[in-house]
Amino acid sequence: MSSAPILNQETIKTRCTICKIRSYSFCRCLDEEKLEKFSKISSEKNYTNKENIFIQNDPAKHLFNITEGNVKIYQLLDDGRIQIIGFLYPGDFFGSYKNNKYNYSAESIGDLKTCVFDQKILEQYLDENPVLAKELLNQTSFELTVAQDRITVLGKLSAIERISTFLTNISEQRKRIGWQNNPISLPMTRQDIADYLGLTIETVSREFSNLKSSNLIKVISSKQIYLPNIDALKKD
Amino acid sequence: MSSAPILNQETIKTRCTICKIRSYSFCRCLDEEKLEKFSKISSEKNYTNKENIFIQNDPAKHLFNITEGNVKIYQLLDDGRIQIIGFLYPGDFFGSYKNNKYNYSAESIGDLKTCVFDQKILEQYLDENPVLAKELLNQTSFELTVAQDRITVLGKLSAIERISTFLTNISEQRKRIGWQNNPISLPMTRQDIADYLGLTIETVSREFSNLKSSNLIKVISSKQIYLPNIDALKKD
DNA sequence: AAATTAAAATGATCTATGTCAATTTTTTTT
DNA sequence: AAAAAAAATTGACATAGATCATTTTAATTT
Repeated sequence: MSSAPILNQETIKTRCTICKIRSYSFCRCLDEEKLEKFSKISSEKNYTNKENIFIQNDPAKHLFNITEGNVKIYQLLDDGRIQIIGFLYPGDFFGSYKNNKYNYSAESIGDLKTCVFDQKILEQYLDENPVLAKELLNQTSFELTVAQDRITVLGKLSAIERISTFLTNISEQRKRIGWQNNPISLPMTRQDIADYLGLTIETVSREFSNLKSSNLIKVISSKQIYLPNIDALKKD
Repeated sequence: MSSAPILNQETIKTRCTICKIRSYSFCRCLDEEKLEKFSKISSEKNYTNKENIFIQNDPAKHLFNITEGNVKIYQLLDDGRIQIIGFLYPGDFFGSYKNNKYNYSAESIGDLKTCVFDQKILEQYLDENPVLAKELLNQTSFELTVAQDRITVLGKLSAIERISTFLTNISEQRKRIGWQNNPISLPMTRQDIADYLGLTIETVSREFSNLKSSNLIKVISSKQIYLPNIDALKKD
């Protein structure tokens, strides 16, 4: 009770200053001073597995940043068909909208910690902090290129090519945020992978088996995959 | 020679002040005064049909804004397969990059007029004009939602659904930039439509014929399509 | 306006991936 | 650790859309 740590008065410890993923996130552009105010316009919100964070077409009041765990964002069609737009990782920013409505639904995969912003308040903060606006622009531009690459994957690649690309992309994504890039872990189910790649679960399962028999992957457990030859995997 | 128009000294006519598509473009957020400097950091560049504006993986030195005409942006795979990422219209901004390399190739469709920015100079200008940074962020976020919608089209929709969506989207796009939304004109070829929708030209052609016989489209000429029942078209 | 070339449409057939059904493996609960 | 439930795999078969070939229509060039 009485053993509270003595804080250095010059560097006040806010949620942001102790945030582990800050160097991979858009807030990395803020200095200590700005970060103090910034930490006041955000709050922490946590979720357990498979919770809805928001639903497509809900009024888009908040924006989110992942500090721990994974999120899947997806669109549902009228007849129940689902397309997973992306699997998100720590440092990823989400909540994009069109006409003030979320453009997709978001759901936690496993335990999740997020940093939440009120959309209007963040917008005001951007006016006063053009560095952050520019950083967000850079990150959004990058996300746009990722989405464009996915258009090519879904428009032109075969089932086996889609899965190979998926696995090597995850490996590179992990590298980017400083995790070991091999073996990779797949936090999502085979059904999720199918819905992400525009395939059926059966096709995904079959192609995993094919990659296994041609020794391009080694299935440690269904969610832990070792890639013995990443370059060869990239080629098909 | 001697009949040059007398300019009002208070409102100097720059390329930007007389630009017809400014109200649909990201530069609409600038006032007269800022616009004067802004017009100095851009220049005009025109193209005729099928010219390369840039090639994927070229060093991304410039950014472009369409003032007149259309552009197709596309990715090429090693084996020659092509995926068209988008058809762009007046007011659209393009030149997105990853690691300082263009993420796609860009080619003119018909006669084209663009406004060109040096990437570094524009970046500097953004530092001094946060409103423009915010406007660009908004536009890029919007483009991201468009790309996400396309992921769902390519991942989940059947051929006939893709084509119906394509036609109704063009109709809405035209409405947005103040053109008549029916009939629509298709500046691109059937092959381009196929490469945009992840289909073959034969399938596109067949489904156009199907839509024609079910009276959901009326082909005035192969590039002029009348949509007698847009709501019904949206449904399938 | 005839000739040439390019684009679009249509037909016949093939195939990659989907669908439906059953089995095996893994995870969770009792 | 046994039972139950969920996830993943495998097999048999169906089909949407691809491929290849030909014909028709439209756009350019001479």
